[in-house]
Amino acid sequence: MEITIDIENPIPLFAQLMAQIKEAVLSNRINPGAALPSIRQLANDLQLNSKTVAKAYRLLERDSVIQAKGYRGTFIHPDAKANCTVDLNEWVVTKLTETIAAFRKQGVTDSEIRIAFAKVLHNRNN
Amino acid sequence: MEITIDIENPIPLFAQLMAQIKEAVLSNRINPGAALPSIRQLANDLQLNSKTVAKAYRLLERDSVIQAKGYRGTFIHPDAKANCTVDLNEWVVTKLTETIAAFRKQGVTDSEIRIAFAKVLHNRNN
DNA sequence: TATTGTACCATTACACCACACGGTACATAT
DNA sequence: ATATGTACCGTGTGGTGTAATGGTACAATA
Repeated sequence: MEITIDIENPIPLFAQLMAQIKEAVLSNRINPGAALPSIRQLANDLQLNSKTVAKAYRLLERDSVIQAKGYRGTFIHPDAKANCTVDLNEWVVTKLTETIAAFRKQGVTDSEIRIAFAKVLHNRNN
Repeated sequence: MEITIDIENPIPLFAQLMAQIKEAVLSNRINPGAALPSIRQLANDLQLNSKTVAKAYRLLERDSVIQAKGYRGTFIHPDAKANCTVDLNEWVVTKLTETIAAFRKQGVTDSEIRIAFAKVLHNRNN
């Protein structure tokens, strides 16, 4: 695992970590089932806060790129290669673009859209 | 036109103004076709900045509650009563609620939704 | 000439959020 | 005991948006 984190890079640290792990999977430098360093270990190696690494791991697991097996450590997901290319974020952007375009077409102000968005997002109950 | 603006009220001043004009229309205290005070006049009466009043007028005209006739002044829209009850904002909230609920169901983080939203809204071209 | 709505330039105060950091604690495994 | 992922409390910085303020200017009307 050769991972490099650049603090000067405007891309968030946890995002850099995620990208490099995904890239390692796609380029076969790390295979499904292989064990990853523990959160604390990796944080220490890269001089990062363990929370930052934990965040990257949490998101990678949600995307089924890795699998956290509790006390036994974290491993590359069996279908990691396939799930690496699936960009959940891209889908969100596309969907939001359509929705916002519809709003604007009706003359809704960007400011109003923001207010409504903040209001809706604040309610965790649907 | 009896309008009262409360600076202590957390509701934005322009929103208070809009609400009171709409309320005056719905309660028949002001009728379609009637002339409204000029922006500068009303701003002076209510001790508000003319920009604040202009903002309220602009939004009310978009909602077809009032009609700005340039140099001749501003008037209540013929269909004002009907358009006062049509809440464009409610439609936006409903649509956004559906969209965001779909995102959350897929495990998308609120933080990710916010980032994507800001990104999309920033692009004025669709 | 004075007034109309409207469009620019700007600043101030306030609030929210992302990001990263630090510390602590937990149940469960080896 | 040690290490695992995970969860909670918190702090600070920087970016960004709203709301409201001020000033200036425009073309078109009465």
